[in-house]
Amino acid sequence: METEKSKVEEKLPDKTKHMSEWYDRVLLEAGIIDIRYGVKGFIVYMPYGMMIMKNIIKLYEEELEATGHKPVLFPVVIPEENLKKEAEHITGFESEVFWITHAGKNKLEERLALRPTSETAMYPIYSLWLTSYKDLPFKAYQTVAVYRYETKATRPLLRGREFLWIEAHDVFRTKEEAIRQTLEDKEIFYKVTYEKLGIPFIHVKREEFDKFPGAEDTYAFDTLLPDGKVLQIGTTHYLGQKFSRVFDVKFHDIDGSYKYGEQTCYGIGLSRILASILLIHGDSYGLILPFEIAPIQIVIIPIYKKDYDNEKINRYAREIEEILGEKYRVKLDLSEKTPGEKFYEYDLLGVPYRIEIGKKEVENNVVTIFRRDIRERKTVQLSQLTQYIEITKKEIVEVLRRRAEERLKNSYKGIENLDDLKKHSEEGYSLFEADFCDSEECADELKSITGGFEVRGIFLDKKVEEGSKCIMCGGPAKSRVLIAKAY
RNA sequence: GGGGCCGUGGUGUAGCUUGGCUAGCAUGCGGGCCUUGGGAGCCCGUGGUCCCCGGUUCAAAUCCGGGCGGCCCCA
Repeated sequence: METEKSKVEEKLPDKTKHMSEWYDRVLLEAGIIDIRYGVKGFIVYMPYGMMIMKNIIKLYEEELEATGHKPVLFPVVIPEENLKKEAEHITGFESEVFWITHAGKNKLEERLALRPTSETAMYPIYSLWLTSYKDLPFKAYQTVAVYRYETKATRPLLRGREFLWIEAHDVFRTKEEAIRQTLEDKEIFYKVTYEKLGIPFIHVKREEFDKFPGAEDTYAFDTLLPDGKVLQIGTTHYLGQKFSRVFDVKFHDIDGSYKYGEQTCYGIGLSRILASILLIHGDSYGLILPFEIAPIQIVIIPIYKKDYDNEKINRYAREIEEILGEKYRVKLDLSEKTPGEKFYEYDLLGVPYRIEIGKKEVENNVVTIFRRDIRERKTVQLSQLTQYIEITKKEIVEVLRRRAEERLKNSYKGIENLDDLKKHSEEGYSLFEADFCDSEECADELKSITGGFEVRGIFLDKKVEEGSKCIMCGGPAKSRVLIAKAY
């Protein structure tokens, strides 16, 4: 029948097979972002998407503040002179900087850059603020948009020319403290990204040739998307004194001598984290949001009957709304749409719990409650409803995390040579571990031979065995590395 | 970096090859009736710079050139 067919077509495609179509439709239909602004690489956050984003931001900001970071806000413009001070840094970014060259009808005497990242905006001021070892450690963060003129193909949230992130910039008295900070950054990332958002990630040290421009060391957090490509969702960098020497971030130490600060910086890719949550947790009904970040945590849907006093249903539904509204973000949907249509709508939005209230529920003083993550209905006594939610809300993110982690583990394979890589990637594996010599030439060759597989970085907790050879050149291997296609 | 596909009411599309009709259909949106336990139905109404600029032509959504934007594939 025609109606049967159109129903099937309406449902979302399998995200593992048609990730782009799934993604594009969900972004628009669930009201996450609008890609129709008309400027390449720039997107509009819609209300529902921004509400999710704000909840995500809050989780990271709370964790940063709990670890001694203070909020700051630096200007979006950076004077050309400052941006160019650190040589490696500007070399790394100059091809993708947006410049402000005019104001009104006048040409500016000095061009202003839109920050591609804020080291060169912040550190000249840090230089003024920090004068004594007593000012250290100094830890600050800001949640802002940054601007990079990407030359690769842009994708909504995944690669934009304007994107949201949190950047933390810390200064320490000693190298040891700075190194310790990069580990704390990883801890923060783990607590929020993995534990609260259910997104598993792989922690690697980027190769020398792949470091953040101006950093001594770069550590990255990559996650796996349903199409088998990895996405960098965060990085933390040990900067050493490279920037502090250039921007004169120095302080009087205990012994009276001047010393340059030991610095770290940390980037949390908010746009990409949002994309990861949608893509990794979603299914063919739409989004599945962890309870903690869902703009609507519980939706209540009344189901009327023709020969029934439907006002009883409304009263009961409002009572439940009031009880739950004290603790949770609740929506009672009294619109004229049919229950079935509402079910599909809130499934698409990823609302964690749906409560259905009809004659049955009113007369038995129970509720029917549906969990979006496992798609199961349960009948719960009204008196036990809050308790039921309190207990099960934690399970939701656990279910999502377990599923995601399972997929990540099942995608992972150790390889000895390029034939293994070819064979296993055809079998559906997408993350590979191999011995590597750490040279850029070998990494470039790998990418060009294999059609896009990149050396993503070094596993810090794994050592090469004695006599191991590089997967590419056959020379002595120095590291165990992660190999994957990437966004 | 290289190649391909696409752009038509809010959304999805037909029309384009072979130029000419009031730009069709579905969905959405507003109103009404009826209904409500997984996308109900009927009636009325609403909604279009056919992405932009230029060219060809008596005539352009349609053909040509350029631009902007989106998507896909390959390196």
